[in-house]
Amino acid sequence: MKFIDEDKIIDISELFKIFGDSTRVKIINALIDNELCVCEIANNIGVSQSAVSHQLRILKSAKLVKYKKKGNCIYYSLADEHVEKIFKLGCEHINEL
Amino acid sequence: MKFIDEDKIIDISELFKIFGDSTRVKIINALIDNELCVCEIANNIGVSQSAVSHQLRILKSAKLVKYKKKGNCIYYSLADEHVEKIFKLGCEHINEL
DNA sequence: TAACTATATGAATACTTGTTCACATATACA
DNA sequence: TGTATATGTGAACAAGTATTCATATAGTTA
Repeated sequence: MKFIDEDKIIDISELFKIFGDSTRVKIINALIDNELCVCEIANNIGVSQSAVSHQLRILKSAKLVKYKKKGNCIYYSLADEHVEKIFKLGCEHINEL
Repeated sequence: MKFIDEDKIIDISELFKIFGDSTRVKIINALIDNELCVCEIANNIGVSQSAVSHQLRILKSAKLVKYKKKGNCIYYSLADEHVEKIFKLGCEHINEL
């Protein structure tokens, strides 16, 4: 093993697995520089509220998004710089193909 | 849609999906700064030759690895800087959690 | 040419995972 | 308190996927 420890391999692949779904990519894309509630996300990306909620749970448990309550709604945003960086690097790669 | 075009969403998720498997992560990790043949990869990461070959096909078709023949063997290496960058950024994120 | 080594691949199986549907929970406000 | 709106979640189903096994292909060397 060269760059990372054997025991981190699973974690790394789990992380990328989360970026590896089009609904989650849509959510992440929608949340760049934005704070949106579940309804808004669902409307913006054209996916059912339930599906969005399921995926947000996954993004939350991986600490890729954070959230706060405001009145009746729960507003989500990207957790940190890393999420955006990884996402944008992926975009760059695609754009250069 | 904010950062990328709707029609790129699928491509982005497909890209990350490829990083989202532990066998492929092991292969990528083994290939950082290395050029290895299929046998060597299989031995290094402890996965069957067949499984490695199947996964290399996926990595190849996504243009994440390149290869060249030398005598009896086929030597694989990472396709470009991007692959390493994306991988290392993922590692960083994991290490900081 | 025959035997050997390296690599690829098709089929089958087991496993994982995303969506939908129905419903639960919870919060706000009249 | 009752109603409306927002969000979460369990079960079921469908679809995708990684590994294994057996075998094919191809190149090397005796």
